[in-house]
Amino acid sequence: MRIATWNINSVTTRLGRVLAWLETREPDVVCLQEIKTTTDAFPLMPMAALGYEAVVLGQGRWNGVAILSRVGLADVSLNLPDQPPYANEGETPIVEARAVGATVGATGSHPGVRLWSLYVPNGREPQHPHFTYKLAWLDQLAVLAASEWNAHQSAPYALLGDFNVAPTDSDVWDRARFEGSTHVTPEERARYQALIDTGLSDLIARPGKGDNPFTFWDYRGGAFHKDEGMRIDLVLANPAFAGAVTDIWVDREARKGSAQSEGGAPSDHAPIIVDLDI
DNA sequence: ATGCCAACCCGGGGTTGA
Repeated sequence: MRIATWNINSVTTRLGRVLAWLETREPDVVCLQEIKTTTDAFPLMPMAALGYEAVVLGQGRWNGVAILSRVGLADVSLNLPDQPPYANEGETPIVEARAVGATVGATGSHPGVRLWSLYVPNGREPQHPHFTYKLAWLDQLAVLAASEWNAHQSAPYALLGDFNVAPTDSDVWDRARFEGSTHVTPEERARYQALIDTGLSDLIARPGKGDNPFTFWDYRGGAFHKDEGMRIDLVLANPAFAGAVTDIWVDREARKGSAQSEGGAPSDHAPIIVDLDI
């Protein structure tokens, strides 16, 4: 079974690239983040033409997550249990579209694989209310992780997506540049560690360019070509999942090109592709 | 400190991203 996770930064803008990528890489399951459209506007039809069904949780301009599967999709969960809401100043707090769960690949002889597609809040700046929200969101994710751990003792289970946390200093291209920034603070890394402490392993992809398994490169300043990236998209897996992995790699090809190139701009994130002996 | 780029809204400029 081939499972991928990819922050696509708008499914509408990226549709051509995503469809071509599905045909090339032939993943069985894809966790998508930042679809940036409503649930109703998600392009189900062209995905279905390639054999995929989908669970979609959209939210208009921002956020939005989905899981595509061509090996079945069951036991769908929308949002984290008790997911904290957020509001900018003067707005009504809402539970944002940042988490969907599902069981894929279940058959008569196999319980299937339990997956979550996650888009952790950015945090903006360490002093910003959005950062407090990010930490609360990660705390609630740890609650989910603990309950999922218990519910899937022997079956493969993993949390995948854009965690917006660089677990270690080697997960950013230049630690000095991140002084005072989000993604590298002790508070965020403590929440990452809490997820690991539920029993999950951080499945690090094979190194790419520059020996770095980065998954994100800013659009600006030629960051991708200089490999000035970050490892913030993660696959956190239980032993049954981790033990079945035969390969895991970052598909840097999907990050290539520009707004001027054929097919239009890439996402600023590259997919992680995981192959499993399941 | 800011721009660097790309996406969203909507129709020029603000907001978000990480």
